[in-house]
Amino acid sequence: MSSVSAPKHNDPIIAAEIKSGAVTMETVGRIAGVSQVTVSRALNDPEKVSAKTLQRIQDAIELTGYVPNMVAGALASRRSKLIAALVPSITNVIYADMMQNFINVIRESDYHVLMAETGFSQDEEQAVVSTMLSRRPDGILLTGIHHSASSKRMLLRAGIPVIEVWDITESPIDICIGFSHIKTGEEMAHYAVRKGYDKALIVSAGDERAFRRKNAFSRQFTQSTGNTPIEVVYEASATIERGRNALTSGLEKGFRNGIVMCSSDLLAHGILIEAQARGLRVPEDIAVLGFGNQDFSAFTLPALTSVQVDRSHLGQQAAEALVTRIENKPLPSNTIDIGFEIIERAST
Amino acid sequence: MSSVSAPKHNDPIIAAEIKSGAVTMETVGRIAGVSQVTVSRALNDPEKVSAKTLQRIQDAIELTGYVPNMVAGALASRRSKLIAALVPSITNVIYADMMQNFINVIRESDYHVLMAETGFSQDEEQAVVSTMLSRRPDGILLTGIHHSASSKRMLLRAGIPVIEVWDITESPIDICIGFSHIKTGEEMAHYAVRKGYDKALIVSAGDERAFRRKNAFSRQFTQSTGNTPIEVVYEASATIERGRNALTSGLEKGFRNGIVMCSSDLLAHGILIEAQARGLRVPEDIAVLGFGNQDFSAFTLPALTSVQVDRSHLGQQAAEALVTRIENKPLPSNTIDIGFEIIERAST
DNA sequence: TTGTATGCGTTATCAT
DNA sequence: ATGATAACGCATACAA
Repeated sequence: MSSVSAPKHNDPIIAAEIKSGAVTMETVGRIAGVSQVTVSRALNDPEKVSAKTLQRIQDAIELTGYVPNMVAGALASRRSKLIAALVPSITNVIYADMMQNFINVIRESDYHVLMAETGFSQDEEQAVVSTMLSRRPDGILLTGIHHSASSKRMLLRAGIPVIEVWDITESPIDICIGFSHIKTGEEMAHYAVRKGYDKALIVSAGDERAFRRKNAFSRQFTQSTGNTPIEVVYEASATIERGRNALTSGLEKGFRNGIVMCSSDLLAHGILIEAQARGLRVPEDIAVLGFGNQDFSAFTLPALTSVQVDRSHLGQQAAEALVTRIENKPLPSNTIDIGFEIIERAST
Repeated sequence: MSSVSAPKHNDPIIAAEIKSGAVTMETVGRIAGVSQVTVSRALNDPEKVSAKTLQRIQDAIELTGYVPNMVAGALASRRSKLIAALVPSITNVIYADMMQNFINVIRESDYHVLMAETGFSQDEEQAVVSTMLSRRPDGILLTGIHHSASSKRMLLRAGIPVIEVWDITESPIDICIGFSHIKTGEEMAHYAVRKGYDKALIVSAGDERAFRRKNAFSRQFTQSTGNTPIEVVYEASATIERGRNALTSGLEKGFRNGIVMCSSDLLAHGILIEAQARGLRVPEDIAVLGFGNQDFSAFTLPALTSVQVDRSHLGQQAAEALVTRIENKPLPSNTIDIGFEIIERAST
C-alpha cells in the first residue's frame, strides 16, 4: 500500500483539510500519529508528553499552521480567558492610560480584554454588562461604584470576580480600587485657601465623579472663605476649547482675581490659553488648578498645578488584583485606596 | 401529583440550577414547557415561534435571569460575532478616535471588539495576530499595510475579512482604507514652499508612517528649495514635552527662520509653547505645521495649521466595510482613499 | 409551530 | 505516557 508510506503532507485528505482551514487537534494528531487528546496535552501540559511525540506534534502543527480554537476550549473548560473592561470613554486620556496598563498586564497572564464604552449613564452600562456577560468572561472591570440594581444582580449571578475602579467604597460588589473624590475636592479647596485665594470659579465636565469633587470643593471653599464659587458646567466631555469658553463664561458671570478649579487638565489648559489671549496674568490675575496631571501639564505656560492620580499604576494594580482573584489566590484587601497628590506648579 | 401543579420557581431542581448559575436554554425550556431548540428559536428567530410560547419563554428568562452563552453559540454556528482590532497604541488620540467610532458602529451590528496593542513592530503584531485568531474572530482590523509574511499567511488561512487602515496600497490583504503618507508629506512640502519658507525643521516620532511623511517632505522640500531640512527624530511617541525639547534641539542644530514640520499636533503644540517661552514669534520667527488636526489645534496660540484626516469617519467606514464583507455583501471597492486636507491657521 | 438528532473542537475524567 | 469517552451549551438539518 503506497499510501501508507506516502509523506503526510501529500495525503489528499490532510491536504484538503489544511487548505480549507479546517485544521483541528484531530488533524494534527492524525499527522503526528497520536490521538487528539495527546495533542491537547502537548499544548497545555507538555511535561506529560514524551519528548519524541512532542516533537512530532510540533512538526505537525508547523506543517498545518494549526491555530488553537479557544472558543471550543472555553466551552469545554468553562474558562474563557477573557476579561471584560467597561470604561465611560475610550478617548478620554484618563481611562485610556489606565486601560493601556491594564491590558498589558492582563496579556502577560494570557488573558484577552474585551473592552466596551458605557458612556456616563447607568442604563448604557447595564446594556453593555448584559452582552458582555454572554461572552462568559472570567472577570470584569467596571469604572465607578454606582451601578443599576439590575447590573449588580447580573454581576453577582455571574459569579465572577468584579473590580470597580476610579472610586472607592466600603461596600464594593467584589473588589474596588481607587480614591475618594470627595476628599480630593476638599483637599483642593484647602489648598486654594492656603494659597490665599478667596474667590473661585469651578469649571467641570459632565461626569458624576467630577461633580462630587466639584461639590466637595464648593462646600469646603464656601465654608472656609464665606464665598461660594461660581460654576461653569458642561454636559459634554472636557476639551481645550471648552476650557477657553469656560473662562469667558466665568468672567461674564463676574469671576475676578481668584482660582479656577477644573475637573480636568484639558479644561485647565484651555483656561491658561484663554487667559493668555486676554492678557490675564497667571497666577497673578487668575490661578489655575487642574486635575489628572496629564503628561503635558508640566509643560504648559505657566506649568499647571494639578492633582495627580497614578492611573497607570491603577491599571496595573487592577489587572493584578483581578487575575489574583480569578485564580483564587488570596488578596490582602478588598479595597485599595491609591490616594492622590496635589502637584504644585507655577499656575497657582 | 402535587409536583405537577407546583409553581415552577419552587421546583427544587430548577431553583438549584438558578442559584448555581447553571441556567441554560435547557433550563429555560423546561420551565416554559418547551424544548431547548424552541428557546434558541425564540431568541434568534422570534417570528418562527408562536406568540404564546414566546411569552412563556420570556417569562422563564425573566424568572431565571438567563444570559445566553455566546461561547457555545459561536462554537456551534462557527460565527463568533467577534472582531479583532489591532492598533499600535491605545492612548494615541489618533487611533483612539478611530477606534471609538469603529467600536460604536460595530456594536450596532451586534458584534464585539477584541482590541489589542501591537506597538509599532511587525514582530509584536505577529504574536498578537496569532493569539487573536485563536478566538476565531469573524473579521479583523489591522493598522497599516506592512505585516510580516507569517502574519499574512495566518490571516489568509483564517479565511476571514481583513481590513487594513491608516494607509493605502494597491495590493491589500483584503480591503484597505486610508490615505497616502507620501502624498501627504509632499503636499506639506508644497504648502511650505508656497508660503515662502525656504528653511525647514522636521520633528518626528518613531512611527513608520510618520517616517514616510517625513522623508517625502524632506525630498520634496529639498528639491524645491535646494535646502535640506534639519531633522529631530524621537524613537518614542509624541508628547508636548518632546515637542518643546525638539525645538531646543533644532535651534542647537542651527535651525532659524523657517517652518517646523511635525509628525503630530502634540509635538507641534510643544513647539508653540517652547517658542513662546523663548520669545520667538509664530509665525514670524518660526512657522509650525502639525499633523492630525486634533480637537485642540484650533485653540492653541496661535491656532495651529495642521493636516486633517477624518479619522472618526475612517473608523466608521472601516466598521461598515468590514461588516459588509463579513455578511458577504458586495463592496463597491476594495480600497478607499479618504484623502487629507491641510487646514490653514495662524501658525504658518 | 415544535421537536429530535447531531456536531462544533476542545477539556476533564477515567482507563490502560 | 497515551487513549476512549463524555461533557460543555448551543445551532443546524431534518422530521413530524
